[in-house]
Amino acid sequence: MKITIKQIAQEAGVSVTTVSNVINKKAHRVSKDKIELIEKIIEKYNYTPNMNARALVQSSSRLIGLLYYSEAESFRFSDPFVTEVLEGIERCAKERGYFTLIHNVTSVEDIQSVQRNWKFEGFIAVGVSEAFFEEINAKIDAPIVFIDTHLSPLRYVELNEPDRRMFINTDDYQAGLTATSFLIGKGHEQIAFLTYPFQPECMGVIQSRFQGYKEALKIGGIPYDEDLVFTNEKQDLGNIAANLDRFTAIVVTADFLAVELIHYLKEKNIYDQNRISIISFDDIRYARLNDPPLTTIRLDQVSKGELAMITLSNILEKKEYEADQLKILMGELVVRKSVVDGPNFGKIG
Amino acid sequence: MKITIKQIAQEAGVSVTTVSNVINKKAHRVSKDKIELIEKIIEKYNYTPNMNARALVQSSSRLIGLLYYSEAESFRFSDPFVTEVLEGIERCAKERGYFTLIHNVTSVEDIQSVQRNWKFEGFIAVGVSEAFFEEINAKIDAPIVFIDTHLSPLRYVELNEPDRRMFINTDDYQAGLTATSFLIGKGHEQIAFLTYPFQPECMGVIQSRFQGYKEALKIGGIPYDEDLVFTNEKQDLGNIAANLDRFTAIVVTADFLAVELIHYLKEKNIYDQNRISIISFDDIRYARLNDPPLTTIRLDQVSKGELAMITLSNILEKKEYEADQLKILMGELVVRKSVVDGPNFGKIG
DNA sequence: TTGAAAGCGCTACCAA
DNA sequence: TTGGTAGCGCTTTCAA
Repeated sequence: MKITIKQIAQEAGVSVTTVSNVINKKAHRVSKDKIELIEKIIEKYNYTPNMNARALVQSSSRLIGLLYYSEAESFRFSDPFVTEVLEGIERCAKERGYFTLIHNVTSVEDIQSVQRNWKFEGFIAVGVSEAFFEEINAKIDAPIVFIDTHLSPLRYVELNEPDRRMFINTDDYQAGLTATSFLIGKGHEQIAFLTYPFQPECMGVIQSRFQGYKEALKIGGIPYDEDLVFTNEKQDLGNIAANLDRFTAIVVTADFLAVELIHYLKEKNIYDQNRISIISFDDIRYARLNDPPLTTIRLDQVSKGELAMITLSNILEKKEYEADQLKILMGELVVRKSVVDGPNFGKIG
Repeated sequence: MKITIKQIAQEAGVSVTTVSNVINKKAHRVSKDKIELIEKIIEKYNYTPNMNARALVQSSSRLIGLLYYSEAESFRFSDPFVTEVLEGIERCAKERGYFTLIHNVTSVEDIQSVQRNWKFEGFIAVGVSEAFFEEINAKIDAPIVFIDTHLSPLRYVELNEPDRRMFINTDDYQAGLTATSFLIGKGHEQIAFLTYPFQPECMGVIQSRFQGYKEALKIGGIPYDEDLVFTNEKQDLGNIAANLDRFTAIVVTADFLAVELIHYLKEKNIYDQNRISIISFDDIRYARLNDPPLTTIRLDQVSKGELAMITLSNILEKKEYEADQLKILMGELVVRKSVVDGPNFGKIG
């Protein structure tokens, strides 16, 4: 038995318009006593307006599209990164009365058809590459908050429309720099770099960390050695194992990969915690439980999701103009035990 | 620039009714040539009907509500279990043209208001306790597939309405039995049981595993010892550490908890892989990477999500009648290294 | 086989 | 400050 605005109006002895005005908080158009009366009745029936009808007549649907981009058919929700972002978004959405419809997209057409279908107020997009961004940007009008979409610096300036496009990133360059500097500070000089085989959607992230790595080397006066960069196409850790004597520390682009590496080396019986130091990124749940516990750069993905949702709802409600189109979250160094002092520790310069 | 059914009709020189009939596959009501013509135009404009309008007039919205139950304000999406289920659901939903709207609910009223708002065709509910189930069952009409809601056996029979209520469970009893029997088979006799502090929503799951544990003991002729059951209220692993000499093996209700336990014992320097065997449940991503790799009962949560979605869409489309109201997935023993032979291994009796 | 028209529940506009 | 009403885009009678 569903209750409509009409019935509320009838019971209150007013018109639907008046009820509608109360619902939509247009207080200045309704007298105080009517507001009270109507609100009481709404309360009594636990009434909430039909979203489909509302969305049909106006553009406000309270619906946020959560766009996960992937070229494959299905998205890896089990990736802890994705899921933490989701947690942040969901929490905030509920607080602010938005609904989130998840959609895994592989093309702009996907988005367009979804958009027409549901009249989304806005989108939060995760894992969009620069090329795909351009396509989206050209074809979708609704406001979009992009998480971890790295554009070239100039492009941000060029866009300059903080009411339609916003970006939430981690400062991956800084993270890479911090991680590597930490290693250098600990007396390491031969520092390797290990990353997953490049996935287009996280190119920007990895790229930035890599730049940070190189910069730290430069600052530390350590020559960059191409042979110390491992981007195992087949996730083959063997290459690293074979070159283990060429470095004393390694920067790994994800905690999970670090865990895999340690596991691999342990299996081969060539892991010596006191000889090889490992630092990575994320601070996933297992990081502290690993043996040894991972020294890592914590990237608070939950906050990232929250921030994305807050940003989007601010845009939609035009509460406040966002000063910056690009919001950058800083990583945080978490020192645990996977990094030990290097051969040069304590030595001067 | 949005395109409506009206414009399609105009261009085709027919009425909107005819177009509607084509869209809704009522072929017997339209002539063949018109069908072709209209389909061509639809194709041309890449038209899809407005879901809000459709939902407004009829009940079919292609919208599935994903209900996560929790008493707390926000749901732990980062829990790997949740997220794997989500992955399965999402994959299937996309395949079958459904949209999923995630909603974290804390009360039946939540569901009702969401339901009125959006006209969901059906729900998938995760983590609903028996008590909450009864409440939902009484108040929600739409079909619901429950994942991991454990009812008393009689209740299932009583309900007997496979078109409205379906249940997807893992056979947790069997899982508990298998795990414990495996330990016994390995020559262990003093076997402890460790679980998270009881959360109401997974009572059923833990309870069942616990029953399986007790049954295995019984079959193995081992007396059940209450003191060997640890349900640390404060997740205080200390209690276990203090009683480590009283057992040689332990059944842990989740991989993650097992990882925590091992980490804790290692920290205290009292973990001896060859003296204490650990078996747990889930086979999370980290299980194989742990040191030692976890022997565990694999629970395929992705499949569970998929199965839930398939089941729901079958109900909605009345394609085939589901024979069983309760579908039970079996766990699978994955032998790795956290379990070693016990003191009685190879001995007779 | 086709189409006209009613109406789903709501908001926006305009008139009172 | 209020209310009447058009109309959002669609499906569904019912009549032609």
